[in-house]
Amino acid sequence: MTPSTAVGTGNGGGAGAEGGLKKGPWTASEDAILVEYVRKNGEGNWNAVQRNSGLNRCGKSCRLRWANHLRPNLKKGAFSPEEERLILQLHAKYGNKWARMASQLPGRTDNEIKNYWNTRIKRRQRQGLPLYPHDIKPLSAQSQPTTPTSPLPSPTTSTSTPTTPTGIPTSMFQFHSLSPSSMHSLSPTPPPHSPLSSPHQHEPHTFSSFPFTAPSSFTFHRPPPILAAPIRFKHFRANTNTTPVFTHHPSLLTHSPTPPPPQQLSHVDSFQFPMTLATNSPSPSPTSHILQTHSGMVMNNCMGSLKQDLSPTQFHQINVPHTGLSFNDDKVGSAMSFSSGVGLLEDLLEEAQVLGCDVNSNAKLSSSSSCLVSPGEQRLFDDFHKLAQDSNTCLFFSTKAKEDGGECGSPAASEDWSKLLNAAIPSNIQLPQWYDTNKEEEQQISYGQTVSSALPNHHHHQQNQDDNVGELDVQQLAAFFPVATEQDQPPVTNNSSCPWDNLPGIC
DNA sequence: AAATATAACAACCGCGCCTAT
DNA sequence: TATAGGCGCGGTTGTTATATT
Repeated sequence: MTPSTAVGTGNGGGAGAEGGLKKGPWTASEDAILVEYVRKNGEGNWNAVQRNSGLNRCGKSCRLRWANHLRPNLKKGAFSPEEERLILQLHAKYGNKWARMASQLPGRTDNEIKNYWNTRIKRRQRQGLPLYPHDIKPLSAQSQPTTPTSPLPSPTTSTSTPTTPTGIPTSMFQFHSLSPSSMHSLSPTPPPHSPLSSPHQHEPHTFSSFPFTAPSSFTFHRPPPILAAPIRFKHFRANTNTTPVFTHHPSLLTHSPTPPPPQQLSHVDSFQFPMTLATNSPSPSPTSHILQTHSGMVMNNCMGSLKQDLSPTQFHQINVPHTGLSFNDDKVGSAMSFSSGVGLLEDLLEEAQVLGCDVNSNAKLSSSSSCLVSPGEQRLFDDFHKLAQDSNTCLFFSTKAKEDGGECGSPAASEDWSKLLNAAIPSNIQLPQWYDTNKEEEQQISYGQTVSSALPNHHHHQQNQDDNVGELDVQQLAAFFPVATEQDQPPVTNNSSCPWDNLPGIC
């Protein structure tokens, strides 16, 4: 439902006065109030919104409304091919860490990505297709799943190989036959620190194309991350016991006692797409398979997460005995037995490493906790406010979304997005992307200045808890996707954070 | 062409966890 | 240590678009 539709519904269904707090669809006036409040007071302290703004909404509701609908520069509309692919890559990397994924998809919210993904899951499951195209491999360390632990290193990888704190051991994605148009922004033109030069390269794997069929191909090695991983693993949960850390590391997957059918996962690293599901196992419940396979393990507790978090592909990869794929039970077992305690310890250790090896990053991180309001932002808010006063708040955003990001589906938009990636993702996030889409001067600021230098007005930023994460993630992504050349990007002179970084799905 | 079924999308809520105080 | 605030994610529901009959 779009804000505009919500407007029409007024209180709307589900709007209950539970505890006096309104629920359900937001009205335009409520939106305006909230926007105005944020404009004046900044984000955070959402519960105060109710007290101070007169909004009869709980803080959480306000936060969600802001983050998912009112926040400037939100993209609306369909995901562009680049975004879709990035989602695949990120999901392969992080699992169901929607917020993390959103942090690397400018203008997209975690909820949006989650919805997209769930839709995709349903569709592909119906079609009997693997979730991941064959050229995107959920790598091991991608301890996937979902896990509540995604940011954590899998025990397997974190302890035995140089890994990123995200548990991705010098992992890489390899893309083949990606059309320039679709991948140019992500093109691994190997920079000096390119992943291609990673000392920890795995043997290249080949994949056939998806969804593009351009003849060109390349092998994309994920580089050792610049900053390793987010320093804070805020959402590591102690109950990760419920989520086995399945790794899809080739080493775990390639020792198959029963070679898989050529057509399916003939090589774990390069399965065909569309991958035909095991003909002998008509889409059986992966869960049941796993239970059959590893009944002695913690599967019971795992399944809940697994069924949601592991893609069918992943399931197939795990589901060795039936698909012909196999993995080392010991490794898997150890991985699965990986418990929160161990994870935390390793987490800390890795964090310590990160801290120890990247002082600059820390400095940057420390500097990222300030909220900045630029003149441009102020003006943007003012503009919004004017519109809001006309009760067209929602329309405004809808329209604006189209103006800003709605064209993302077009080639031009793709290019813009690519530029955005190139310009913004690299080691320095300077401004929230929405700045550069609104006003030329913001754009100038975005690309040519750092926030701190351009926007000295630090205030109102109370929730920066995840700044680090977002920023580091972006940097990881930067390492992931070789970035723009100098001519494309004004030299960055400072490390500053974007005030909106901490919002889910902003940067 | 209309009615119905299905899929896709959008939005919201509840729960649990983490962090700061 | 207890508590409140904030956040992330899973799940659900409602709406819209598309396909089928």
